[in-house]
This record gives sequence, C-alpha cells and structure tokens, in this order.
Amino acid sequence: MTSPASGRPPRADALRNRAKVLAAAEEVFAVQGTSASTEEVARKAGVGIGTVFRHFPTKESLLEAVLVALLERLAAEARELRSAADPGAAFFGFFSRVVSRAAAKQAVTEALAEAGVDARRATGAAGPGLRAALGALLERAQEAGAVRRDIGAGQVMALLAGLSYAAGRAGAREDVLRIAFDGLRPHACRDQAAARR
Amino acid sequence: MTSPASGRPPRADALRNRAKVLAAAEEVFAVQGTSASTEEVARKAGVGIGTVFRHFPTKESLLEAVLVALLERLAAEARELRSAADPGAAFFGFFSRVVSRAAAKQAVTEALAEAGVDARRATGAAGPGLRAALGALLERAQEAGAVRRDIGAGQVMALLAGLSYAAGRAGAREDVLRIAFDGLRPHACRDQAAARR
DNA sequence: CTACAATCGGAGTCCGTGCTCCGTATGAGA
DNA sequence: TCTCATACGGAGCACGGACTCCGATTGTAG
Repeated sequence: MTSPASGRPPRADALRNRAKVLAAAEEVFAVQGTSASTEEVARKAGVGIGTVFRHFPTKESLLEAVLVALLERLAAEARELRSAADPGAAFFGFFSRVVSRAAAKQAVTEALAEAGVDARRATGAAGPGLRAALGALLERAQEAGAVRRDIGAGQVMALLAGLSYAAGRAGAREDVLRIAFDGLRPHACRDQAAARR
Repeated sequence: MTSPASGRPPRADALRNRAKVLAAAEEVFAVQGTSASTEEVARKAGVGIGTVFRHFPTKESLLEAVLVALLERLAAEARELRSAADPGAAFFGFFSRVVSRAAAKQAVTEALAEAGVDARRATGAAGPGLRAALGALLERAQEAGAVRRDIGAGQVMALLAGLSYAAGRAGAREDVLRIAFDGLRPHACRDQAAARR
C-alpha cells in the first residue's frame, strides 16, 4: 500500500504532502473530533481537497490512518517500558499518561474505543499491537505484586477507554484515576502476604 | 413551556402526538445514537416530519427533551433507594444498573456525559437532580462504611459516565465494574477497623 | 351540526459534506 | 534544458439531513 510494486517511487512533493495531510488531520481530529470536515483538514495542511483525497481515497481511510498512527505510538511507548526498573510504576504511569493525553485529544479516546472491540474493522493490526504491549506491561506488574492477578489485557483496555472518555469530559481526572488504581491493586489484606514474597 | 399562560390548553391529539414523538425519539436515539435523522424519528412515531418540528422546533431541543427524561428517570430511581435497608448494596446496585442500561442504550451514555459537565447547556436542571440523588445514596453508603470517604458525587458521576462508555463498546462489563467497585470500597486494612464500629 | 382555529402531513428549500474531474503546475530523468 | 508522467488545486456534482410552508384534516366550543 505504501510502496506497491506497480509504478516508480512516488515524487518528493507527494511524500511531503502526504505527511502534511496526516499531521493536519491528526490535529484537526484531536481538537474537533472525528466529525470535522475534510476541507478543514485540507486548509490546515495548506493543500487542496483533491490532494487529500488522492492520498486517502476516503474520509474513513484518512481517519483510519490517523487512529493507527496514534495507537502505534502508544504501543511503542508501552514497549519501551518493558524493561523499566519498577514494573508497577511503569504500568500505572503508562495508564495515567494515556488518559491524560486522551483528555486533550478527542481522537485518542475514539482510537481506544475502536481498538477495544472493532479489531475486525479499521485500526487493523494496531489494536492488537497495543493490546499485546499493554499485556506485557500488565504481566510484569502482576508478577511484581503491583496489580491484581485476576484480570487480563482486555479488561485493562476497556478501563483505559472508559476512563479516557470520562477524563475528556469531567475535570475529575485525578480522582477517577485514583479510584481505578486502587481497584487494580491486589486486595491489601487478602493478597499482601503473597505479594511481599 | 409545557403550559404557557398564552393560549388555550392544547388539543388532545397534540398531546398524544407529542408523547408518541418523544417515545419514538428515545428508542431511535437509543439504538442508532444521537446522530439518527429526524425523519427516522417521525417514521417510527407514525407522524409527519412537520409534526415533530412543531413540538420540538429544533433537533437539539428534541434531543434535550429525551436526555432530560432519561436523567430524570434515573434520578427518580436513585431517590427511591434512599431508604433501602442496605445502603452499600443500594449504591452499588444502582451504579451497576445504570451501566447496564447504558450498554444497551447509546443515549444514556451521552446523557450522563452531558450531565457531567455541561450543567450550563441542555439537560438543564436534570443533571444536578441526578447528582443530588446520587450524592444522597453515596453519603449513606459512606456512613455505612461500604464506600471510601474521600470522594464526592462529582467523582462518582465521572466514573459512571466513563464505565457506561466502556461497557457499551467492550463486552467486559462485569470485570470492569468489579475493578471499579473494589476501588470505591474503603481500603481493607487501613479502614476496616473504622468501618466496623 | 356548524364553524373555526388548532394541528397535521410531507413536498420542497437550503446548506454542509464527501468525492470527482480535469486543466495547470512541477519534479526528475535524459 | 527539454519532456512528460506525476501530482496539484478547487470548481462542481450528488446526496442526505435540518427545517419551512401551506393546503388538507380534525378536535371542540356553541
């Protein structure tokens, strides 16, 4: 798709414009939500509408490209934390950072929602990628006794999507995260002995 | 608004149609989300589009009426639970019921989101009404030692909105609720002595 | 039963938006 | 520099959805 075996390599300005469009789309969708018009994206990118539609034949394909980019960036961040010194801090820190970013960017919330269920549609392989990276983070945190053991990556993804949504609207981000984190930790009395050793 | 001092009382069929439109709108928005077309609502109600727009001069006003009705119904349910025998069960049961309903009805989630922040716009007095009723439930549960004391109605509303969103997408409702509930309870070790007496 | 004002119905208007088309501009190989 | 396939720009088309208007209908007071 990006470099088919058919024709010659794409022209330099074509590549430049594609990048400009993608960046503009990311910003526009982040601020106005995914219902922003394609024309708005073109204006922000400083190109004509025709150019946008040549690179992304459909609005949906443009949206998909943006969401995939966002998810892949999150997955990359998660992967970097795999070897962190404190697995618990890594897990909770990542969680918190994602929610904060979602509060600022409408599109992140929608990307998470898509990734959560619609593994079939859009977001293609990016959803599972994030899920896997998050799963690794989760497992290490569980082994370190920082997170309860009776949950999986799916539950965490769902929680992530939900709290991102809540954080974007209400201003109670800190408190809501605190509650969720307490719920994610092992039960103090029941499990603390097991966690300690 | 419902009975202005201006003209005579409204005709019987007008009242009937208004109710039919409201009911149809609630169902349509619940299934298709709030972006469903007004024509769809009219069809479902078995009336013409003109009739819809006479009763609700704007699509937004129709939407607002639906959301207010949903919120008021929730608030009424919460109020009925004020004198329940087990305050903890009443609180968590209500919470769980709301999230389940939101999973089935798109519109409920959006109503909660609106009520959470946009107290200014739409939903007018219904948002604060729910907040108050939920606050009463929360306080009783806290006094009974079933819920931690360092949170307020605002935090619970935010959590409610977020989990409703998550439940509507992912199928992990049960698990996510379990985590949230554990986070809402007092810390077992730190607080259980205080809660017991 | 009659008369009339309130109400209904839905064709038609207006506008925003996704997407196409083609004349013009431009990068890159010879 | 010359050539031309590639890429650009944006006017225009098609479509759907919110909202209007007015002739037909119907509840209701007298």
